[in-house]
Amino acid sequence: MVYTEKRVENALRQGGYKITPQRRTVIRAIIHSHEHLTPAEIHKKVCREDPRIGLVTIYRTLEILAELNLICEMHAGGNCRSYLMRRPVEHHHHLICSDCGTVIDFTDCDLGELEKKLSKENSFKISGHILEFVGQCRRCRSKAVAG
Amino acid sequence: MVYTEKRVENALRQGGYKITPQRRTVIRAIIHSHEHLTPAEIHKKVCREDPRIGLVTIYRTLEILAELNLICEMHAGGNCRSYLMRRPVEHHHHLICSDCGTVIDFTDCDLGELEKKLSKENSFKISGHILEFVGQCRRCRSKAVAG
DNA sequence: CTGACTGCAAATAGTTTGCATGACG
DNA sequence: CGTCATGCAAACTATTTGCAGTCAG
Repeated sequence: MVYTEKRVENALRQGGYKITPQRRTVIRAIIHSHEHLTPAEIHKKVCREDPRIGLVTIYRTLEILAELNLICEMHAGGNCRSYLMRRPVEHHHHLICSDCGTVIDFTDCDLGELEKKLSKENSFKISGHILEFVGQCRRCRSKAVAG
Repeated sequence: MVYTEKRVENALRQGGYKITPQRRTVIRAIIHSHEHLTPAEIHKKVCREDPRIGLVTIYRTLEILAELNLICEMHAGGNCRSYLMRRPVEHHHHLICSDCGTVIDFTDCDLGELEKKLSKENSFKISGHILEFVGQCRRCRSKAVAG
């Protein structure tokens, strides 16, 4: 189960934000893509629908969506920030191909025990975690062997 | 066990890089700090020893150290890049306080089973992972309660 | 209607690159 | 001594901010 346009709009409204055509377009762009997108990539997509939307609006919308926990930020390698629509309730993690950048999500991470232990040992109140595996996907592996 | 200045210098030499006073200073700065440092922070530290060292040199040195796997990059929250001297052999992970930024390392993560499973299911050749817990440390918790 | 939202341009921050000079090995 | 490293300045990229006009509710 994934957020729909309606759901996201409701969340915005409940957060006290207005629904504008620009925001709709940004939301649609993120929902319809199942890859992680950088702000610039989102802007490009959005511009296909309406070229008058500025990059600034993308940033501002992403900020709101992140604040409302509707999208999740990704941290792969050197350069930062790309976003994906979050799946409600179940949080997920990433498997990233270091060659082509493909991202595969997975949900079962079972870090509960470790989290409890760390929490106890360090008197931390743990609120979340980032878990990302990095490697080579099938295609890039075979390419590497072939070429 | 942690890298010493000598060890790092040897690794540089073996990698075909020269040992310069600037690089020594940068290495010393990173080794002697047990916190994660951004390039800018490293530069500030380094400048106390020798104000003539440029920020550019920091970046170039960090690039080399990262390439040789002597330092590790950190990915916490929004803004990126901070570095810490890596412990040889045993890789480690981070427990980060979202309030004050304190970083605690831990080593036992036991992701082997999950890694095997993901690897098999997705035909990935997994080469590493990022695991970071985010939360509130003891001090910030009590502060939050008090204030 | 009115405050929130938008787009533009300009500011800012972080990082990279070109080039002449300097120093390690 | 040759080659790699440094420092400066400038280029670039990503992101943020100020402001006047516009629009959702």
